[in-house]
Amino acid sequence: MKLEEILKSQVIEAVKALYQIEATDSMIQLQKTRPEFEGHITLVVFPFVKLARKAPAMVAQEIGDYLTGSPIHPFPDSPIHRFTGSPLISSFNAVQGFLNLTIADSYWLQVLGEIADDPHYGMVSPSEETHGRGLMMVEYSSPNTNKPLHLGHVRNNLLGYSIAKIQEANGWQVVKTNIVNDRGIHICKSMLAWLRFGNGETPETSGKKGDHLIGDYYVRFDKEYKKEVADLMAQGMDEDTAKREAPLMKEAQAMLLRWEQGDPEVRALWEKMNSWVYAGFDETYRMMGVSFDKIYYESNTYLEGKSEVEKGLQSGVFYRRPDNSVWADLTPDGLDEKLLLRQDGTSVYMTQDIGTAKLRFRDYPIDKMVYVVGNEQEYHFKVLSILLDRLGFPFGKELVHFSYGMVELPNGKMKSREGTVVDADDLMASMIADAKEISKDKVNTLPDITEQEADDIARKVGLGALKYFILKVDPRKNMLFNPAESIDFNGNTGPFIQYTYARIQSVLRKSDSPLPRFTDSSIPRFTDSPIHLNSKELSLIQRLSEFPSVVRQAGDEFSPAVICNYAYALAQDFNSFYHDYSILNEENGQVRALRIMLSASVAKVIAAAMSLLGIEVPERM
RNA sequence: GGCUCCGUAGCUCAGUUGUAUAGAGCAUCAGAUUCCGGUUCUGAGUGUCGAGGGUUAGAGUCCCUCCGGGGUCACCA
Repeated sequence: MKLEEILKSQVIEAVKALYQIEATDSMIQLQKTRPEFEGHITLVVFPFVKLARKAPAMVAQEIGDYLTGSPIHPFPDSPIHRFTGSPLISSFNAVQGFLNLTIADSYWLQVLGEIADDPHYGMVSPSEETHGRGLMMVEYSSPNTNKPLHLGHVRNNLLGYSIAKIQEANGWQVVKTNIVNDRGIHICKSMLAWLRFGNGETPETSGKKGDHLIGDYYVRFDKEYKKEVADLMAQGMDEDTAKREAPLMKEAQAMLLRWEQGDPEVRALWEKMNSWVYAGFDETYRMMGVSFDKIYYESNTYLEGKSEVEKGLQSGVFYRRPDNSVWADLTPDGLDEKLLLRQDGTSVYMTQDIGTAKLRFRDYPIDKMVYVVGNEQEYHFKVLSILLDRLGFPFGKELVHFSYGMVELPNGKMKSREGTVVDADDLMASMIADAKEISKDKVNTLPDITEQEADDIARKVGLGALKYFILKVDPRKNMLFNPAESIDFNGNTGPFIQYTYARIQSVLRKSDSPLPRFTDSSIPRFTDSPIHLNSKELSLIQRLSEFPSVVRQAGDEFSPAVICNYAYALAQDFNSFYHDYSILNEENGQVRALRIMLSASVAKVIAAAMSLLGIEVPERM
């Protein structure tokens, strides 16, 4: 970016001198030169063609001549002020309306030195810019407590965690939060089934994870309930009535009522069973590598919404209908009218989200609120945004609904009813098992490998495969998760990138000189060296130099996929370089040092990129 | 039906704020390697960018229409 700024000002100067054009910012279009052409940066000259009244190729040639005519001395206050000596642009070629500029090797060498020196390369350090960005709260996961996490939650959790990391790297103070839906009829169904059919089974006595245990009783409820409905229909009742009148359903509803009235017995059972579920969730989250800074429970927030609605009612934001229900009129915004309180005064989903927002804003000075929730709730968040704004929440209007599509499987859609739901725990376990199986031959040949380390590698690789495969896809799109493809060690996969990293670590270990100490002044800076960079080294350095702007772009677009594609391109570049040029066998000491430094920098950036995705990289594999 | 998202190679996906011959991986094919129809390596081919129109010097990218698919339009969460 700094390079582009310098070039930009030089181009402005050039077109002014050559054609008396006062170029605006948007006229200067610099882009990375395509690989089939020589050069690093390309200036598109079409915007000047008309005003210059010359052919595009001619304009390109003239600007190129001007830029290389006299050595360009970078500005004294520029970060590359250390750059001295040869001109910044070493050569150029003009192809039609494109001016391809070749940047001097010494510039790239200096860039590499700066990258290698910076321990937080690509990240905005918290002290620098945080105050300017503010506090961002990212809500994700948001499970119900009546069943374990499934594949859909996996996408949600991975996206949410990664987005939080990316925004942190962009200088936001991020609070990761989870709103647990711990109350409602669905919990009562599990509770009832457990009471009725459970024989006092607990996670300890059954050996099941708490969330799975509760999930099983939720399924059990549904089974028994359907049986009752079928029996009633066999006795001549119509379906709707049967569904309403089934004893289990009536009992569950009665239980919900007792819960809301604070019945000690129901509450005690509810707390006991929820604690089992939380223990199970914690295990899943830990394995997945995601975490939260603050957890909210709907049982605490759902009443808050009511008072907020009352306030809105007073200030005229909402209105009450004759039947006592409370509504918001959103027709001025092109939407419908929206219910906020039922006629019996109980709250709905929207009311709860308002209540949650209220508590959160009480706890944190939120500047930006991000909700990671599936795209089926787009309407809900559109409405929520308007309502929070009307109620005076500063983050309401600009809230981000980070909306993502469904995950499908090769053998069809995931449907809970058909029992084709993929459980998150099972999925992770099978990915790790697959990783272990696939990498067995490789890993077992590593010297001094312990069983424990082999397991650790399998865990990192299996989860890395899963995470990368899910995160690399544009979140908006529905995606197809193919486990076999995801764990391939070749191609656009997590393991490929992890493998590249591990291989670099191996090279660095084997290099007899210790890992370059970048702060050590004994490491050559190359600045005025006559060293000549080959094309693979150049493109690798150029790729490395793009990392900060990639991080910024990922933050602006809320897109982990941007990071994925960059990491893959970087790994590919490195493999291409590694394939063509030896590192350890290089005879020229300076070139060898350069290549080791380059490799170490690639490893560092890969590790940084992967950490933004929540993916661990093994030191060897 | 209204609103919204998506449609790029056989498959899974990239494609920055418009710009040069639209890219990867898998699969396929050819060659090399060898205990193997496996593994690894090298090389190759592949596209009416869903269709049509418009804006522009220039459109996969921006605008409009249509087609196809998903989602949503609850006193469910």
